[in-house]
Amino acid sequence: MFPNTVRPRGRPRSFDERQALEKATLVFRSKGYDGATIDDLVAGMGVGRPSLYSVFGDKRTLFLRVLRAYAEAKGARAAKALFAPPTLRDSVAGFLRHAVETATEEGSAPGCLIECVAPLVDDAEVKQFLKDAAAGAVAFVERRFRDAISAGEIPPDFPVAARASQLVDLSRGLTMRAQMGMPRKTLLNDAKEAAELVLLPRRGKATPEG
Amino acid sequence: MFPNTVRPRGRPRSFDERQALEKATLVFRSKGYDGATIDDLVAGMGVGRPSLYSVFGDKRTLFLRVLRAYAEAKGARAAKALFAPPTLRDSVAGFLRHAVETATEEGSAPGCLIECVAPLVDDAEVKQFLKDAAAGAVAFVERRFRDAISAGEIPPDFPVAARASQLVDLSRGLTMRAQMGMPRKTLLNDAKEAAELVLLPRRGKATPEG
DNA sequence: TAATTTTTGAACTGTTTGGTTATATATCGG
DNA sequence: CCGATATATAACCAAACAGTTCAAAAATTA
Repeated sequence: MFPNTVRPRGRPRSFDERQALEKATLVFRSKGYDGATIDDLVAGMGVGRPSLYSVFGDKRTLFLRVLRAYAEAKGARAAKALFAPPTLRDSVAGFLRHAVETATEEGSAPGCLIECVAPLVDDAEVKQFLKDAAAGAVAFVERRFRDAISAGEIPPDFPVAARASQLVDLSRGLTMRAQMGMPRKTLLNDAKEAAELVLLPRRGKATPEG
Repeated sequence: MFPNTVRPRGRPRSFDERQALEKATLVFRSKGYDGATIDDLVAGMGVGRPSLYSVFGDKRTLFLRVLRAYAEAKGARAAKALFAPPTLRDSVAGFLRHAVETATEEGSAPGCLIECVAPLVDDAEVKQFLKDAAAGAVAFVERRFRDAISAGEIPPDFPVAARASQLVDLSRGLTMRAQMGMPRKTLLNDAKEAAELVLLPRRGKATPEG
């Protein structure tokens, strides 16, 4: 039952750490950082109060763990959406579709932990994390654009840096509109149109390919 | 000294209501809604605690007043930026420049009350207000686009609705990046490039004008 | 079964919060 | 100058909060 692990000595935990973190994510996402009380977290995570402190540290530490896990998972999905499809068009559309889907997934409050709740947390470490995450997202998109240039999908003078940050900005906009309650269907449609926009050729260039 | 107004009977106020509201805006903007305590507001507004309650109501009511005043002022400036310039290019560039400037103005925390702090307030009235404000912004931009179509600046099949919400999304993205500490100079440059993007002709169309 | 180790549940604590209530003070009408 | 009216100062209050303590409980090893 515990193949690789020696069973620890004392009373076993009544909760799964990973699951508890996911539940904490839901709580923070729906109530915000300040809005989520320890009681909310205790209730939502199915973990006793002292266990919460002994296992996850204080509220701030817990939030950072939740944020990191969330960002890692979301980043991995975004990278997959970006690099798995063969065509750039599908990559960009998939990137935006993924943003809409995570921002409107059922069973969770609309919006995004990274884009809608974390920015309001008054904490230097959180702010730095968000900066890095944003820079990472833009870098990923830039790389995908450069791959597409190498593959001849878009012309070599495609404005990689500008379009990359614009794509990320558009994705942020979709996420914020999701948080405002805009229906997923509308946003998915807007995501498609946004994908078309960022792939448009520059002024004065002939349209490169279909 | 009081031209149109009968001087009230009792002890005169030691503060100006309008000024106090503006100072409250600064407090909410820098600390967020939950983060701003009544003591913060009292200190920042230069108003005594009971005066705050008797004049502005409770914290929530005060925030709504602040939000409405802020939105009105910002909306007016945005409309001016949008409708004053003769060319559409200048309008769109001005709209985005205005967003960057208000989000990075000195003497105030970076970001925007409407886009960065209000969305986190867990209040139905606030949420509805934000929805309406966002819809209003998109409607303004759409109208400007239609004016430009009438003026022959852009072709009649310009995707007005899509480009309008994309422009607003891009402006939101710029604002959020401002809040993350991105320097004004970078954002102003990105604003220009974003303006170019949303004015790009659709696929398969010849570029309409210089 | 007895000793040990760890988690759990409940009650507790000091602080901070939003909001109120005296009480003193400043201005106006007469 | 005196009463009426409105504002300001400061102390106050109950509720909610983050974080802790402690004994009971559940598992281990021997």
